[in-house]
Amino acid sequence: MSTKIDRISISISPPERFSFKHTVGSHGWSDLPPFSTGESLSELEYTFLDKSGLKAVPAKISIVNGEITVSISENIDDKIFLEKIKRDTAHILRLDEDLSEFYEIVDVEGNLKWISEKYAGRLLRSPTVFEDLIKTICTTNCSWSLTKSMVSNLVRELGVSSNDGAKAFPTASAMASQPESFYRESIRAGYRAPYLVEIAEAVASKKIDPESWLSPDLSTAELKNELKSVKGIGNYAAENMLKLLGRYDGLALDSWLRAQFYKKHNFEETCDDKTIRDFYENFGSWRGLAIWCDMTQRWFEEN
DNA sequence: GCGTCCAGGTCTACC
DNA sequence: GGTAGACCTGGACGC
Repeated sequence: MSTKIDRISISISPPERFSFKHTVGSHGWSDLPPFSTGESLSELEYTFLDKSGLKAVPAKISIVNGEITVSISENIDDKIFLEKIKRDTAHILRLDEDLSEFYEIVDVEGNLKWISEKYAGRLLRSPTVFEDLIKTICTTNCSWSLTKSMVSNLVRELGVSSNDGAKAFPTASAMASQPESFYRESIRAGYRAPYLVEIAEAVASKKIDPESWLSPDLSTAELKNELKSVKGIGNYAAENMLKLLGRYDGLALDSWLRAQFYKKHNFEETCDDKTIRDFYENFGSWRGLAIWCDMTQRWFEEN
């Protein structure tokens, strides 16, 4: 067994109200490569890619003496890459997101006061919108284990390797270079295969620019329409993407979320979606974040 | 071992 | 605009 020595350490000051554990464990993304985490949620691993898409470097992100610390076990001379790792980490953990209005609202909604007390509500995301888009496609109409399998296959087959063999998330160009049959046979993506090819080709050829969706210029309705114009992105996937883009108007209801709501608020009886929407109406444009935190509260109680 | 169901849905054709 | 049916995979479950 070898012990790795951290050669580079990057420090980032967290915002005033920030919980590393609640951000890392906010949803399943931390379980999808190139993310990984330990049981305690005190450490997050990610393999970063430089701007050229040719160099990959694995890093461990944790809290050390109150500072967010990115530890890298190899020497990197490229200051631009180090700056990118710092920016990507801030993006992943949503350090720039202001949740104060959301916290004010949950403070007066008794049952959800824990959210502001625990500093929860920051949803972990990937460094790029492209990566989140591909992963979201892989969550549709399948079990979580199949989502993990598809994303793991993608990273293993098409990701750039670091010096010690860790793999980064594949670039749009790498994905666009593969035929539909590859996604069916090697990735086991089934009917999603043509969607993955179409998105990768559109991004690689700059026909669409997912990173531009982070801009606040588009209204949420316009953004949702643009998302739904992407093949494979329906209502659930569009609303899930909107959450990852920091817009929480939609509930992103899927079978799992509905089942959790029935269990927690409807005596395990099914109900229509309108009943669920009405339940979170008071949270206004934060309703999507409110339902997600409400339905995942027990994840943190069990930890 | 085999068949069926279903899971963190979407698309298309048809009415 | 609303709805039925097809679409992939793989784990769980009943037999």
